[in-house]
Amino acid sequence: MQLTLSRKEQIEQTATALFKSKGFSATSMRDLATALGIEAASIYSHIKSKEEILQRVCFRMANEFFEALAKAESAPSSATEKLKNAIVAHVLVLTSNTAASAVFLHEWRHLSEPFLADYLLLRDQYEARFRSIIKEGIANGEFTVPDEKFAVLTIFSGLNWIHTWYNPAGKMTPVQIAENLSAMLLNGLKNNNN
Amino acid sequence: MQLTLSRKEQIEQTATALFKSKGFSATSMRDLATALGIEAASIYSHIKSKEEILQRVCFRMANEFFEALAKAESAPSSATEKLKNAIVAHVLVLTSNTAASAVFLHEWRHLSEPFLADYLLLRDQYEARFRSIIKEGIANGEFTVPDEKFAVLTIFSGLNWIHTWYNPAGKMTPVQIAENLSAMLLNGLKNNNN
DNA sequence: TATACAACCTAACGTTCGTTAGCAAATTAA
DNA sequence: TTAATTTGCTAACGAACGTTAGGTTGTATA
Repeated sequence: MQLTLSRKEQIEQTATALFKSKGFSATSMRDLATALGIEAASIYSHIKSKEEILQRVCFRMANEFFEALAKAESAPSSATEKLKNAIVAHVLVLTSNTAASAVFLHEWRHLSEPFLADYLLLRDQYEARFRSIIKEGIANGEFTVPDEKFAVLTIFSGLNWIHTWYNPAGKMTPVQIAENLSAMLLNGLKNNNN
Repeated sequence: MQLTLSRKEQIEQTATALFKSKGFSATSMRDLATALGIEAASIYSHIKSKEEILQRVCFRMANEFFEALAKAESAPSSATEKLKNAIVAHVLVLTSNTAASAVFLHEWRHLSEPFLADYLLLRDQYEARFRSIIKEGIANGEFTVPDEKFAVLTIFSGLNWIHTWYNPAGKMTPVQIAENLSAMLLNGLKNNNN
């Protein structure tokens, strides 16, 4: 556990919080400087450009999601369990840093090429891993879904909204959230006991 | 059915498309003017400010959602049917204009006061209507959910992602999407027939 | 003690931004 | 035919933007 952040990391963290709350475009370098208590020009002793911050946040988060998914997939089990593990892994990354997650999920479109293309490729690869779990579940009868693309979209939409309301100081722990979400996505709202 | 749009409506429509694809802040009045084939200054013969466009889109969509929900709620039925009707109504509004929906859902934070406060109040009122349907379903045993706030959040996240992938020229009709979504949210992925 | 480096400063650059003023042409209504 | 309205133009405003240049200070290293 690193106790002290380098100045560059401090800048990135502060910028991420601003990007989440105001958006990338609406956050000026002068806003960021004010939040850091320095002048806007001083930031350029540490970073090359405003977009560099966005790039670093987006690709660092992409890495975290892939690593978490790899661990979740490693234990061979049923599609149901695989999906549940993948959902839990995804939620844990999301809740571990809601600001960076929000930027990763919503501000990526401000990346310039070739970063934008790289980002979209990674995202598609990530979603494909979920699709194949669902396909497996459909094939062996665990799941009943009209369309696996549709199912994946619904799962991700449920997951990727968490950062807007998750509060680390709230009642639910990340694991509880993940368990509830996967239960709801797998079983639905309906009471199936009667 | 109105066949010709007033110039003001054309501007609003073109702006909405740009706001969806680039975001409000990243869309300049000169971008909008270029898309319309006129000069930026000419736009001000029709509107007062850039934000006025955003305000009109946001509150017009809010109205549409409320009206659709009112109709869906009018027929007294079970909580399950009420919820399904409300979901269908919501999806139909979303798919009827994905650009305006995207702006409504994602660009509202660029509203200035007092419009921002008004918007947030409306949104909370709308969500409260869904919460009360869920509460009713929990109370009479139709639903089994750990937390109704959590359930509503998950429902909305599933619904409000549609605009990112829905294609009017695609295979699924809005009604089919709505039916599939409500089925998935109510019953989950799991095959409950065995 | 001398050197290097990290961190920040002031001043300013060229650009883009939303918007206004004032005017002209075309279309519609009286 | 005249008047009003709609729709657009050019030119320009002040402000904000991302960024660069060049210099100063304090701290850690040799």
